[in-house]
Amino acid sequence: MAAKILLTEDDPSLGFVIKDNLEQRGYQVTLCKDGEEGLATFRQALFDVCVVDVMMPKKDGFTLAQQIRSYNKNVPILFVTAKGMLEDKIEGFKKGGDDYIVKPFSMEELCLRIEVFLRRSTADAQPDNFALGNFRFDCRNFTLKLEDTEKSLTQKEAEVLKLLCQHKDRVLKREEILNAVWGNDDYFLGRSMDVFISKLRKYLKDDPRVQIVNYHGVGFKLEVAS
Amino acid sequence: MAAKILLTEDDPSLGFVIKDNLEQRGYQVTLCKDGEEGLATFRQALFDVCVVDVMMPKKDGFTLAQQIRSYNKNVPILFVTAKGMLEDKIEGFKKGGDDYIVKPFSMEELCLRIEVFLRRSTADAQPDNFALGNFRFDCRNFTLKLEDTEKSLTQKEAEVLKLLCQHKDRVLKREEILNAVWGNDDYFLGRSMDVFISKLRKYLKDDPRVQIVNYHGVGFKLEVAS
DNA sequence: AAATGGTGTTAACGACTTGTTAATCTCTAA
DNA sequence: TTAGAGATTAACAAGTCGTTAACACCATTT
Repeated sequence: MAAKILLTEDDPSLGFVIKDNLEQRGYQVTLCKDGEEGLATFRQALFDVCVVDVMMPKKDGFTLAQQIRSYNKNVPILFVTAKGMLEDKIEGFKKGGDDYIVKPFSMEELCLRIEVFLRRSTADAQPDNFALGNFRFDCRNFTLKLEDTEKSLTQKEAEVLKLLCQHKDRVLKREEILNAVWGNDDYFLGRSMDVFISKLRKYLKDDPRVQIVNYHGVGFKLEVAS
Repeated sequence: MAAKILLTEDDPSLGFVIKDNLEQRGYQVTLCKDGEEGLATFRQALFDVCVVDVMMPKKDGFTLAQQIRSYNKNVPILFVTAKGMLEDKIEGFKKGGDDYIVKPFSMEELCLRIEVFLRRSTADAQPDNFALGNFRFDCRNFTLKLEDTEKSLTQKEAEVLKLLCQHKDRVLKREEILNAVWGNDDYFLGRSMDVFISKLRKYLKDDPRVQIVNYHGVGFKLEVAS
């Protein structure tokens, strides 16, 4: 699955250049022309990285970043800023795990940062290991451990479970899951997802504190009672 | 508290029509016949929005707007203007966060602008979390929490409640609710909406400060007493 | 006060969603 | 080419929710 990038940049020509460039490198890019559109778009799909211009009409990049944070505590945000601007503010965000890049920049530079983020999300910061009640889910090795037994999951099973873990306690809409795991933007009528949810529930049934809850007509939520 | 609107319009019949219309929608409107009266009235109370005709005797709308600004830097001002008038000047105000509407306009259009202003002033972004007395309504997760209990709402229940929350203290016409939730442009004779209102009232009955009030022949208003 | 029409509420129906098993398809590695 | 794992589809049972019908109740008008 290609990584999905949300790009918010009010200058249309610069925006287009970046988008085009990133797409050539195999990313899937959505370009928004201002902060409001950016937030709306962010809420419609799951993105791996956000690239946000600081100076934008309607809603500046910092505001957008905060709002994105309120929806998703993990997604990395990369600020694009003119030289010398508001360095202190950016430093604050940097401590939160985000980063910034100063205009003008080369595409190489931008891609480097993005790759760092993506690697981090698959490797370091994003845990490989989720605690689910008494279970331990190692999404790198596709294994689900309970005490001394270890069940090994298939690729898709692991992807679905990982997504649920990353968004624990949040209702994920069916289409969000489809987009994230199956990369299916268009209409999808199959029941694969339900089959996988069913399997996962079966694997997880030994700890009643871990539950995949259905929201009728909407999607699913992973709940872990403490 | 219903939103307070200061309306300055020198044409008495047009002024009356607008006032009447806005009041039917649950706003509290004060009508002034010229700029001087407008300014004097503005200084006597706190208004949430000002609707100002540009062409007025004694004091034109732009002058009034500037003076209002000197008293209050935040209150949004909506200019009413004839077609093609002084567009550059208005554009200047628009950058200051204000807006304008060109005669002739429909009431729907006017209300839309006003609502945009009101929403902007109460919360920067559309929140996902509404406080309703002792309740907390999380409209992303379809949950209504009261202390330690959590009621999970269905999709439609959540949509209706969300709409009411977004327009708290404003009378929503039946037709407006139908359009927003059921997307039904044409006439609609069913009673579904009433059933949902009934359900919501039942869920909310544990805090008497939160009330969905019916306006006979018009619609409903969500009131939250402080 | 009666008449008209809007509102509050319940229960039942039907359409649609979901959970699950089994069968089928698809790919990859012998 | 074939075996086997894993993903998808088919099929159906079970469950959920939205709508409607029905009726009592209330507001407004005559």
